[in-house]
Amino acid sequence: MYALADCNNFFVSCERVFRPDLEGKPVVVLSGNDGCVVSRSNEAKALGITMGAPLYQIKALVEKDGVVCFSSNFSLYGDLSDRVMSILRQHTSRFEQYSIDECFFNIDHVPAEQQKAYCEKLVKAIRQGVGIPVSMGIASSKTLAKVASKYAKKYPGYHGVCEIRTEEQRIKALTAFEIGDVWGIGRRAKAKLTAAGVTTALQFADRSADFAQNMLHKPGLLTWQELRGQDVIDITELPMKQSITTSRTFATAITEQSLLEEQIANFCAHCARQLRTQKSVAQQLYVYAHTSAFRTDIDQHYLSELVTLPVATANSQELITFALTALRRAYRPGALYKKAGVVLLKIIPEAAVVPDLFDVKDRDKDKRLQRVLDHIDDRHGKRSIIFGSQMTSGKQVYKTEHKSPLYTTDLRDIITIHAK
DNA sequence: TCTGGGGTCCTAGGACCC
DNA sequence: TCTGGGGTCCTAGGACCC
Repeated sequence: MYALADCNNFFVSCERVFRPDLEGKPVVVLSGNDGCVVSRSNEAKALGITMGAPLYQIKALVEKDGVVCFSSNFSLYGDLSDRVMSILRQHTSRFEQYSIDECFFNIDHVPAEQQKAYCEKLVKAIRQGVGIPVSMGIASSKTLAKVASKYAKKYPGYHGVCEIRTEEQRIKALTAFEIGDVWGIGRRAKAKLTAAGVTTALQFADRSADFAQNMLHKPGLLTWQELRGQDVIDITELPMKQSITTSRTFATAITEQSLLEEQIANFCAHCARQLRTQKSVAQQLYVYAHTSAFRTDIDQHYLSELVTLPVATANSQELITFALTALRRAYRPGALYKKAGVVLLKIIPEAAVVPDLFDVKDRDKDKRLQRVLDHIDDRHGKRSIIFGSQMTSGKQVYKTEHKSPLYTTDLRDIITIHAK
């Protein structure tokens, strides 16, 4: 049996941990540049605020009903996520962190009749220890566990945990479950299934295997099996990221080449740091920048360059150099770049690097320098030391008007909070 | 005026091989 | 005029997830 733990309204709940006065009030967390709503409290949902709604479109509602807005604060969310996950990880031998706020874990070491009570205890422990409300679903497959967790979230009577154990429970749960809400069924699949007369999870599960296969191919067949209780999507303890991205939308479009270069250098450094954290190196680097797709009044332009590195690396300086060279090749003067990003690809373990016979770089020396730079950042805070290319102008290109303090991760903010 | 960011997996089709 | 068959590997793009 699997349990799925899912944090309720996660980003909003993180903000509330340090602002208990906001309990019971409508709260939302916004995306970059305070653009869209990415997390909503139940009160905000009740007001009709939809996921992904642009802030400017719901401005009136926000003001009228006193909705509290936060800019996203990922250092805070990441830190609280780590605390939740570390509690759950201790309670199982097989564990998969599926996203920042969700994880699957196997509970076969607990006797069947005690599994629900066991999970209820975990929900309480996390609420008390970290301050985050969690819902859990229990079932024989991951897809059914997801279904169960949605019921746990919806009905307070479950006390945070819902299980699908018997055939009766399975049928009852799937009968009332919309097909589009099933894990793995997206917009396209929903439209196809609806056209074929399938609108609930049970209707889908009751069709033939051939129907699922022909309609939705391999992923659809897996979902079909899982809804029937078969465990076919195994827990994967993700060892290493296969790609690492850093991208941002700018508050106002960038035209200046030097300013765009500065952003790309920062994206590179950020990606490279993550690469080193998982002790891996990248063999390819992808750089892109483009105009706003929402604007019909300007020429659209999409710049992209894929660079294959001569020797796989995680060195910030080296990656920045390759990225900026590529950017200079493709940069178009006058274009209104609204978004840009860097992607590291073909990631392999550090130990698997094949040296280049004609390499002129002293890679050991570079590595030692990089280690010192990382150490300085760890000790004194992010961006304590950066490359010149990361800050040529010092211009502010993002907007975050509602950011909460870094309650848990930044010493300067922590001191300020305590002083208050 | 203002519209996020970061991932994974699968598939079709092209390139290439004998 | 007529021009095979069967593989593998790689990549781009689509679909999906949070």
